[in-house]
Amino acid sequence: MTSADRPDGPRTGGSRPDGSRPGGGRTGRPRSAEADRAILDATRAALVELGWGKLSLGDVAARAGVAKTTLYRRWAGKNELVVDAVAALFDEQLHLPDLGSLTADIEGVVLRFAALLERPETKTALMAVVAESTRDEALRDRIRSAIVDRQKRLVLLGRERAQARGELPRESDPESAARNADLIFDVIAGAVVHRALVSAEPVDGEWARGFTTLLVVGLAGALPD
Amino acid sequence: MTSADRPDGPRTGGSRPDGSRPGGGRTGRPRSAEADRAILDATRAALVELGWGKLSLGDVAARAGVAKTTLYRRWAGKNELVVDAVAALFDEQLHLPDLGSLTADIEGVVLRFAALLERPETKTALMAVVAESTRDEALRDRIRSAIVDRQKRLVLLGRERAQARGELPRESDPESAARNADLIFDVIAGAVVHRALVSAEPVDGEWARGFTTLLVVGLAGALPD
Amino acid sequence: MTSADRPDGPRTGGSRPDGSRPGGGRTGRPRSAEADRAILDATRAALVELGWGKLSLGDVAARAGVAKTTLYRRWAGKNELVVDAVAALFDEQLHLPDLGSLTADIEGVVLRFAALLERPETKTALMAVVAESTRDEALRDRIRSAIVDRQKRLVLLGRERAQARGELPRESDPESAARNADLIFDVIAGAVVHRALVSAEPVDGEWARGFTTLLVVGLAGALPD
Amino acid sequence: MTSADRPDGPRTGGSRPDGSRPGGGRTGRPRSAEADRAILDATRAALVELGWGKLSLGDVAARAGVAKTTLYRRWAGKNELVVDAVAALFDEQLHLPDLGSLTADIEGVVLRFAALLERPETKTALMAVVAESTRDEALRDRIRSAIVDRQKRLVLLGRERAQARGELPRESDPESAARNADLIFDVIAGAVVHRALVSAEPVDGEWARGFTTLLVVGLAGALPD
DNA sequence: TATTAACCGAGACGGTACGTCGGGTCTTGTA
DNA sequence: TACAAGACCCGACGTACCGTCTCGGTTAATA
Repeated sequence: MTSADRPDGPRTGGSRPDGSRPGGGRTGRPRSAEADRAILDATRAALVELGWGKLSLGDVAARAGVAKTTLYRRWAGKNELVVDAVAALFDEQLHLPDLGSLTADIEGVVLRFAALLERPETKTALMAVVAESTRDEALRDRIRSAIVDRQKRLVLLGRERAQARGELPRESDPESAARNADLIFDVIAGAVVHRALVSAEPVDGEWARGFTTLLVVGLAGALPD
Repeated sequence: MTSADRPDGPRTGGSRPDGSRPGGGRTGRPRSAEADRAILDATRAALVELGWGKLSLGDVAARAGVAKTTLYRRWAGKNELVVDAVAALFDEQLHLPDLGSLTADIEGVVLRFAALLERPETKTALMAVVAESTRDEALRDRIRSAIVDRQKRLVLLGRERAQARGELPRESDPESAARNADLIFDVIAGAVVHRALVSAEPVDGEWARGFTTLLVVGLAGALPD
Repeated sequence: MTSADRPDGPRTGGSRPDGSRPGGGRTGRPRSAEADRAILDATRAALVELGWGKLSLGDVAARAGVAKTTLYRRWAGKNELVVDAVAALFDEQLHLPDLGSLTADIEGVVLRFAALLERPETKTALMAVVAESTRDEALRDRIRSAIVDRQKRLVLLGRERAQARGELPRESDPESAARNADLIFDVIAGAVVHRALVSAEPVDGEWARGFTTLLVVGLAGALPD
Repeated sequence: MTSADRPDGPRTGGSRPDGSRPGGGRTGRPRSAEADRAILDATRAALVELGWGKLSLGDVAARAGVAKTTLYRRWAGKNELVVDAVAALFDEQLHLPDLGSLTADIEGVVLRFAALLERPETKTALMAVVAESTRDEALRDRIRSAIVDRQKRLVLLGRERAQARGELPRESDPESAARNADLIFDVIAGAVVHRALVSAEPVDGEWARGFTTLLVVGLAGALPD
């Protein structure tokens, strides 16, 4: 999945499956896909150089070789733009290769997530948009669909694999299964983010091992109840 | 603990309780302690109404009935001011009453921490200053000493109590003990923050119970190794 | 006289009544004569509502139910469009009916010219295009041929009638006669415009009478020399 | 009279005689008189280089070495600023030295006024602000008090001198005297402006002579009625 | 008690970025 | 080929805050 077919990226339109516009016969000059790409690239570059606080949309437009109006036609503001720009990184970087055991899978995803958080563009942007989202429902939804839900899928996939391997029991109640997945997700993502950004300590192999042990033991002992 | 003896809170000096100054014979009109209080109150009020993004120092000064100059004499900028303003809330809210068992203690602290995060002034401010701190070493230190370290003390205290009760084994290696405390802290604080602000789901009794079970089981099984 | 045969009105071609083109075998869809009319009407309407300063070509196009492209195909810019739009008014409004005496003729033309200047579309547009023309030779020529020269013809016609009636002497030197006509034209048009737009006082019968007396006495006494 | 004591120049304040502010105890940092001067100078320079149409307030501020906000604190927009900037030229340039006769006085003022209109900053600005004033009452008042009334005083002064010399009769009815002064003013100013800016022909000695003759003859013959 | 130095309010200052608007050009699909 | 639609680049707009600075005036410790 690339940024091209992500739902709700552009400000208007809402990307129907067939690409048509609501008004009926799509008319006028179509939007430049090249501009979209250039803007998102420029946003990431500016994030690296300047950080969230000093990032200005005028500067992004200039870097992208694009007029400010072109940028505002597609995104409502800094928050929306940055969410889309970093979401693309989550697309590229987060996978869950089968490493053969639950422990290895968790350690793997922890380290890959930590590596993503180490990148200056994510480090500076992620907390900032989350902070803004506390006051902006639409932004919260955008973050959820563009970033959070994709991470959560990894948890579901990892659990399924562990169950297939017999490392975790199958859960009969689907509601409680969903609750458990949410819990595990918040624990993993929360611990890694907190370690990396709040405590500002490295998420290295040692830490990942300790954390994973704690979690796997907890899961094995707690979930069956 | 008040803002008076917090290290490096005010920009210069630091208004000792007796009003004296370190340099010896400095004269002139002393700073108004009333102004300090009014500014921090106004900051919290503005955070609630406007959120981090729309908060402006000119507006804070106006609310506090104070000139902008007075504000800048005491704080270097928005970040520093907000850290001090929300740090005071952490002072008031974070305690660890002995509830009789490790499980009860953890559940208690999780719920109290979640309640603090529910307040609009903390919710909007905490992530924002953390985001800024990714590019500002001094701010990171200020956050650490004003907020993080105080939370971490609760972990140390809770572990000590649990060890006294025999719920957790005493750790012989002090270095590994410190690592474990850090890990537990990141897991608790991270999970709660992530649940409350990123997943934007309520941290209620049920969630606290599930999380605490997972953690206690994990601790009991994993730490002895 | 309509906009169709006015020299250089439209940007290219000039939309003959029969739709043919001078170059011979040019093919393709002919320009809509309806569009021309709608654009000029919309321009005048927009001038009345918004004045020169707030007039925008996008708005004019929208009012005319026409694409901006269509507008720019015909006129080079705001100035040219407005000159053409108001020139049409001068076509309709400026005549010189023979009122029987030089005094009556002058009073008549003064009042008719003042009435034209009272119309909001002329009032706001005329000075504006003149202002622009101080920096734009082509615009100056366009104004001259579309507006000024037509007014000046009235002076020549009026003088001829007065000479025929014996109210003014025939001038032998054609060069000095032209100079005099220019002078009289600047005095009449200038005084009326200045009274109406700069002094912003009404050009009523009383003023017209006073002005005409001054002018006729001056002409009778001064020109023979 | 200089721009310093001109009424209503600044946006707020209204220039009390003692320079005090309405709110009672004038407080805060006082406005820089230097900035005022620099802005008006820069405005005239920009008018010369760019003309009214291309003049931008951001550019003026930059030339003046001043922030845009400083400019907007003092003037509401382009129109007001330019009126004040050119009004200063009228102050400096328009005098009425006694040349010994009515004819010489009129010729003198015509030529001096024409010279002022030849300057690129006045040429491009004057008609433009008049055009805008047709839709803006406040601007019209500002033009009247800053420019028009000062020119009109020359007419009154010239008539008085001519009456003292016995070239013109004293007028008994003050109301009709005022009407006559207005008429003469519109004729002189209007004719010169029209010749210079609309007809775009030079106002040289020859034209001034012809015009003055026409006017003086007219005055001598028409006014006594 | 008088001095005096630092404080305080008000608000102007030079900046940077904002988000919008209009100008004039271009690229679509359709007539 | 013209046309409606609308995206494009560009430049200016007027506003909001930033953090600094200058004012006149106040206030407590010191001399």
